[in-house]
Amino acid sequence: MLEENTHMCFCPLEGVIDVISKKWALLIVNVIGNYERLRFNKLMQELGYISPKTLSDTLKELQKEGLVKKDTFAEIPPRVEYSLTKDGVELRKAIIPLLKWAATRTNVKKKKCDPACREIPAHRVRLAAPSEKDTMPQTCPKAILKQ
Amino acid sequence: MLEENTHMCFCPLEGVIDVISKKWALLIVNVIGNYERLRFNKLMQELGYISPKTLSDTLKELQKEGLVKKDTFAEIPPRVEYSLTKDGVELRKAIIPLLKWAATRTNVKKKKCDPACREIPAHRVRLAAPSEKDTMPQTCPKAILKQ
DNA sequence: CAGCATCCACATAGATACTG
DNA sequence: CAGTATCTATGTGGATGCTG
Repeated sequence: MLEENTHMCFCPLEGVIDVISKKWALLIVNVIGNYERLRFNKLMQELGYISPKTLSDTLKELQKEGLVKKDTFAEIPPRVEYSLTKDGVELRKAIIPLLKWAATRTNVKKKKCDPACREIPAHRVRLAAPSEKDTMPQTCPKAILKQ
Repeated sequence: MLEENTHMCFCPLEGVIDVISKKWALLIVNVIGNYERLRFNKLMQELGYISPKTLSDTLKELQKEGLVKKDTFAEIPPRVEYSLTKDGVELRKAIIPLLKWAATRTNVKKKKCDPACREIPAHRVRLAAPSEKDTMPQTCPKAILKQ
């Protein structure tokens, strides 16, 4: 497999770098993964202060890239649910090391976990598989807050 | 450590997301890591067709974020060398899973490794520690090209 | 050699208002 | 509920030409 090579290629990343570099993309992938399925307005709440336009645009991009799946139910009022594709789930796992790096690096000058940030559920990452009983923590884990 | 938590926080990532989302940032971090030390013009060659302004801007951002270090030598003609800080080295490691994900995902629609890409050294990632004798491969590893 | 200055084109995100 | 339409502000990268 790839692990056997001592060299890798950035080329495949190029196609996706445009997507993951969008301001909200990783956050959206993360929060959908936190819940498995999420509706539009719930997504807005979870993300904090994103405009419907920006969320709509980004969701379309993520669908185009095959990272997010959209299920529309013909009901009144309409119901739409977003979930991660297999690729989306994998991406969410692949960014964990990046998260850990960001959480432990020494030269951080800008934002850390502050009270305002802790109020935004999308900033929390559920590493374990979601279950009925599992609830998201109301604050950042202490291990990170102490950084 | 962090591994013991079942939840993580995105907050620390927020500060850097602006940096790593810049078009050339990850590529620059990667290629400097490939060589340990690189000069400005060499960096330009390795990156393909980046303008000096863009390279200059991005390098400044990376320095401000504590990911890249700049060493200036008072010589004529002037010599400047860029290297990764400890954080930069760690970041370069942290993006490897992302690379692997991008290389193996199923729904890729856009760019893969093509001849044009293979001519750009910065797209290649040296996983092993650089040494005098180690040379970069002239093409992408087959395992990736076959995707 | 290693850049900076200037100008330009385009993409992205937000605010606000409106709709099937 | 789940968006769309429109406008605007800002960011980001590229081209070109010049400099210590």
